[in-house]
Amino acid sequence: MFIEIRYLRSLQAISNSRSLADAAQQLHITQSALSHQIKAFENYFETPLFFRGRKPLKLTPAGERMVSLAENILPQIVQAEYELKRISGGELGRLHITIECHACFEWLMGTLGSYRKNWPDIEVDLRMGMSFDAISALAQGDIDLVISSDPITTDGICFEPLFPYEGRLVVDPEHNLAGKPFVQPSDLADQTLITYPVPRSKLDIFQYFLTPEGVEPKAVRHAELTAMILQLVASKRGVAVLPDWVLYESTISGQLCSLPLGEQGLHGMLYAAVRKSDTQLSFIQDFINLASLAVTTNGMPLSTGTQCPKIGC
Amino acid sequence: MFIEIRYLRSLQAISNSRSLADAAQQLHITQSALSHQIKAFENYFETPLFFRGRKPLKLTPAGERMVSLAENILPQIVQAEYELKRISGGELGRLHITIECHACFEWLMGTLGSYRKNWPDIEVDLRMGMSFDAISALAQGDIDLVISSDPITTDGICFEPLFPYEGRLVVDPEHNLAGKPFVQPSDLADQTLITYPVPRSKLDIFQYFLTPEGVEPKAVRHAELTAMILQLVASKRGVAVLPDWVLYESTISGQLCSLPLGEQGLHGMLYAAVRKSDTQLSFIQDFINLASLAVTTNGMPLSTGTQCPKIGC
DNA sequence: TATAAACATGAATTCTCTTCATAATTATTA
DNA sequence: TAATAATTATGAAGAGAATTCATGTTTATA
Repeated sequence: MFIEIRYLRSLQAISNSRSLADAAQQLHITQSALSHQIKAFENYFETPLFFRGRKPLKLTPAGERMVSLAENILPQIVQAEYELKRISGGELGRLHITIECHACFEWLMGTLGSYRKNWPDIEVDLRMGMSFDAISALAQGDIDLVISSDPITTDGICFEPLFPYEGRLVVDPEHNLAGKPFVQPSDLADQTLITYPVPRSKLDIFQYFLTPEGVEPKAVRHAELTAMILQLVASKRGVAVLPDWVLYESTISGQLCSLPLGEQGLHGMLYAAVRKSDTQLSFIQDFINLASLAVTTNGMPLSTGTQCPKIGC
Repeated sequence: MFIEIRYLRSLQAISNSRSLADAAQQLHITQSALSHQIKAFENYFETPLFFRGRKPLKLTPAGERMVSLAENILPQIVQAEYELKRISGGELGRLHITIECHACFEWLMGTLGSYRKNWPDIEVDLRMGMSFDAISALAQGDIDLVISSDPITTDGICFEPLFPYEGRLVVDPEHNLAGKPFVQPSDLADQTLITYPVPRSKLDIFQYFLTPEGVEPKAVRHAELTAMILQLVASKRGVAVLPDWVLYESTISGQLCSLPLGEQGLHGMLYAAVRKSDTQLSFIQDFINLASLAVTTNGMPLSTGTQCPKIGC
């Protein structure tokens, strides 16, 4: 491969000049340099590029072929350089998000809607229920942001807090637990528990509430969608544990009741995990900012992540 | 403009390698060279091209953008280089022909038919009746070959003889000149002469026969097509002067008669004019060879150009 | 934790491109 | 047509950039 960008630029300049000397001036090189350059090219391909000694400089077919190549290629390169500059400036980029927590889908759609308006040139994508480990996929560069309630200190990964949440038991208003101030692990031993179809290790209710006490529900059923879980609970097919932001609408309308898990309640924090190298990108920061304000009560943010510590940053 | 072909090749190699070292090997440079190269690129665009320290090497979006650029551009360059080599090898080229002599159209179409089979990758084009000077257009590179009976010694232009021809007077079989052994200038003073619509200086009949004797035909009419001229003569609307190769068919079938102009006849030679720089190209030589054999009588070439001198070569 | 693999870095070298000065060629003008 | 101007070509020297070499640093794997 002999052709270089330089030759393309030279041929293009020559094609709209009356002489080599003119073209050289356009290119900000000496006439000699251009002459050497063209000669090297002609020697390599063993064909002249222009007719010598003609008043208006005229390209040979070989020269014209090079010009057409230049006219194809140079604009593509200009465009690519422009995009690279925009990538480095954080105007253009990719935000592939994975959510480990199913219930996050509820607020994330709203957040993404307004985010897309702010960042029309960021390629946003969302993938749920990944089979592989989301955090290592993040580290590998397969995805760019993970919404997780389970910060695992990982090299090169930073967990930015979004907002705290409380996992609450959801029951139908006529359920015998409905009136209680809080629920104890043993209360669930004779209940059907409805969960998202994920490993128990990913479910706070098992990891922090039931398993430590050795309690096993009467039955465990799965549902993929939050709306479906709520409907199943409302129709008395079982109880569920969901984060408070999901329950706000259902409970104030009296369709469902929720109560804390244990006297203290089961509290957690939602994080956005990103690569450390991406934390300074404004389109990442803005997403985190928008996400931290996503869940509101009466128009006020439930809480902002700024009150809580970052992890691994 | 910072991007160079080299970077495109490097990025492409990196994208199908498991490590920089592998890619460097593919590229036949050292790992160090590639590392320097990538670093320079990343410094310029202020954005990384791949994630460091990950087991399977992974490109950043910026890196992927470069790979897609490379995949667009490199094949185009390979193709262009291939075509340039073919141009210099004389396999690929352009043969734009201009005919100064209208009657040449008759045999040229046949010649071009077989020529195209021999040279499928030569871009053949034919232009008749140019307003400008064909020979200087040839010198300028606007066209590549001129069929002419009028060799003008011109710098850089070579006239290769094709075949001799005789300009003969064509009359209908019942014309009063039909039986004569030859025609004299004065015989035409009371005739209507039908010619191609070109300046008299381009017509042998005026330049070499009538004008030197101060004879003017009774009338001059024009017709663009040879077939039309023959038809006009056959229907007794006038007489014409045409080269012998046009008349062969019509005269043997007895539809028309032809007779020499003057006792010696009016003889000329047809030439193919080409740029000296093109004379060695085999697709040019082959065209000239085919053209010189174009006009035959009883399957034998009327005469070949090899018996006659080249001019200006 | 040790060892291997992968990547980064600085200095020296090699190579290529450009410039400078000037020659040779071609076009224009008196 | 000679003379002048314009254009292109060329050789040598200089500048600049890419590569290599040798080695350091970091990251992964046994």
